[in-house]
Amino acid sequence: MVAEIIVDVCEFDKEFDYNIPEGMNVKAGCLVNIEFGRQPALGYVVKVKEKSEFEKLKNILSLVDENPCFDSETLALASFMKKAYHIKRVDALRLCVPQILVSGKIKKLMVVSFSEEADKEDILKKLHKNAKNQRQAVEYLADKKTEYQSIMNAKFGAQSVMSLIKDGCFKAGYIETNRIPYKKTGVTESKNIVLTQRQQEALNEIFKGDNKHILLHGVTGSGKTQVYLSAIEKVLSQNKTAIMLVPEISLTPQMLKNFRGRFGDKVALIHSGLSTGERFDEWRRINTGEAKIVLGARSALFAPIKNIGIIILDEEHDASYQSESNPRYNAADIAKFRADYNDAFMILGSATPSVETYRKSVLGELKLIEMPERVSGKLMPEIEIVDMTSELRNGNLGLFSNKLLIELENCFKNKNQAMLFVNRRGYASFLMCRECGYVAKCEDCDVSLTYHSEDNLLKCHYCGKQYKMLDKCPNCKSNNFRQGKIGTERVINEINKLFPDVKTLRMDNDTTRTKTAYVDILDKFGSGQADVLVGTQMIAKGHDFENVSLVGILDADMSLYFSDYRSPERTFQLVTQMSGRAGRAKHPGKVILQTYAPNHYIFRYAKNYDYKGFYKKEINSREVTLYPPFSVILRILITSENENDVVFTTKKMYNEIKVLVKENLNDFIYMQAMKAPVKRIQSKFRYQILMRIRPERKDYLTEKIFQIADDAANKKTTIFAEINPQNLN
DNA sequence: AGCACGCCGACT
DNA sequence: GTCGGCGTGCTC
Repeated sequence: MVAEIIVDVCEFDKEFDYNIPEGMNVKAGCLVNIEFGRQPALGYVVKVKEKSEFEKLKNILSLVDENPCFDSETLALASFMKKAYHIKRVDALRLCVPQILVSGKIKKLMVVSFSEEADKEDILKKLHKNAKNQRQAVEYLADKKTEYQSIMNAKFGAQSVMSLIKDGCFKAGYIETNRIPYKKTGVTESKNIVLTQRQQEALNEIFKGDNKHILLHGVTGSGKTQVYLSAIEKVLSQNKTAIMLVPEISLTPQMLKNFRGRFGDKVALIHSGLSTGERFDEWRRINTGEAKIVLGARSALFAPIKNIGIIILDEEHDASYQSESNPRYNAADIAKFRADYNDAFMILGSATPSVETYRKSVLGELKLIEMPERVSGKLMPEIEIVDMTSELRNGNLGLFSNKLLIELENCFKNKNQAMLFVNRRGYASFLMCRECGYVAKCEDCDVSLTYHSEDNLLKCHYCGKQYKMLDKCPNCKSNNFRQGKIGTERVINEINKLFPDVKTLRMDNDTTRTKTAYVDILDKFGSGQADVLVGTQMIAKGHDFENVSLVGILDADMSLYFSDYRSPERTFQLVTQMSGRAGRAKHPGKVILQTYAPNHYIFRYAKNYDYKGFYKKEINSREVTLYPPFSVILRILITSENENDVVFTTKKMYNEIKVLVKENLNDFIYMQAMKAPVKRIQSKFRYQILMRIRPERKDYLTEKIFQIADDAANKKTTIFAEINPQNLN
């Protein structure tokens, strides 16, 4: 028998035929070890067939796992992603298969079968006198008793090990481990929750079935989670399965409590914060059909779950649904593909849907279901806009406006808690010499360094490189430094100075490095061990703390002036999400929003919680300026260590695309080649070609442009293509 | 990606 | 005459 195999060597995206050795149980969907050219490689078995049109086939060396790891849906998805994102099918397949199997650190153990047919001496006698490797393998294993198959293969050659297994001398088995991630996370008992009328109506609307693609627009606190849980319950009762996505790992523990409470161990958790082992265990529970619900971040979409009845993306607008590193994909696209493949429901849920998504509901592509009120009947917290320019004029140079200081004092006096949002981690965003204007920059990346006071270091947030803090300017020897924009650390310092008795907690990329850090910080804050939580983006997302009565947004403009068409939208989402954290239960909440642009329209809409007003304004301006959804942004990023190579490739592609533009003048709104905003990351120069094209011509033109990218590809430069990228660094 | 094959300049 | 540069092409 012959196996058709996709080889996991990056440059290839075609099938190769390999011979299946006698007795090896290779099925479609299996992972196998093969030799490709001269190098050992991993293969994905696409198909098993009788004969090959090729003459001399190589043998498959060994089977990574008897059980298939993927199926025809996975292959269809890989083909879809290849076309949509200009990636290879292996790039997609890799996402669908546990890393532990791919990397060869397989949890598969070899066990000598002394108990059965033969003992060590018998086996040695039976072996051919030339079988040196096999002899050594037997000696080795007799001593070790068990060993990873991958290590055995490396030491004695996969051939030798295979034939020993085939002869029944060794047997392959698994170590069964069942790590259940976040065991210590409690469960929220929610068996007999009664839905409010609104929630019940929303649920009924979902299952009407007139349109299986749904946008659930519910304000923060409207109880979307209960609707999700009930929808999933219904789907399970029809013997189908569910995928539930949340934007970030920080959110999963909370959601996990709800899910474990309702569905027990039918829930599997998948996200990048799990160890490879935990991830593999969860993956296997899904693959065997033991788990019926997958809960996780965007990578959970690639879980091997079968017979899907519903896929839910909570906080649909969140930027983390777009993958920023290779392969670059968009979770909503994948969700839609899998939902359609399984004839399942797809629900996008948000309090602040992205403009593009909301427009789809206006056009009828998505069915809009609204939940405009909070479950408790409570009003949304009052947002007060504080003009920081007038604070400045009145001589207040501090981080906090007088209004915020008063509210903080009140809050602490009443034994309530506060959350303070800052848009930047570290202490200050850059370090600048007051005398000569020198700014400390990273050696490998074209970005300024961030000062971190806790370890007195300058760090690069792009590559992680650390530098000693400067004692004097390397340029003019002055020691008069100015620090740029405030960061989380600085806010904590200020709070400690102003309120010495107040206990603070910080949550940002630096304090959440470890797997449990998220949960620990949130638990601490939730149980009242701190009075203030200072953090970046990540504290804005869906955490419910009953005791929080004050939310401070310290620099609301930060995101407003990025040169990105999405900046106003991001700011609106952020303010709305952050405000939703105040007054979730006991206390009427209050939000203080500090800004240098108090009259900006975004803050007016945010203050009134006027999503529709915001949407109308925003969609109009996008239509006038021809930004998405009225155009598609295409970005080709070209990188290399050598600047000349990048420039050469960029120019070459630019000229070819220019021809395409001439042929399709009306379809291009914009096309320009330039240095990327961050010109160098990790010693690689970065250039880009930016395009905006008519949406109705997207398929035709992207194919053409991908073709140009393929033709321009060479060994010296790397080319990435992105459609509607989330950020343009 | 590796690795061979193959076609031109510098060299004992 | 040979050694070795790396451009091109192949891997079932």
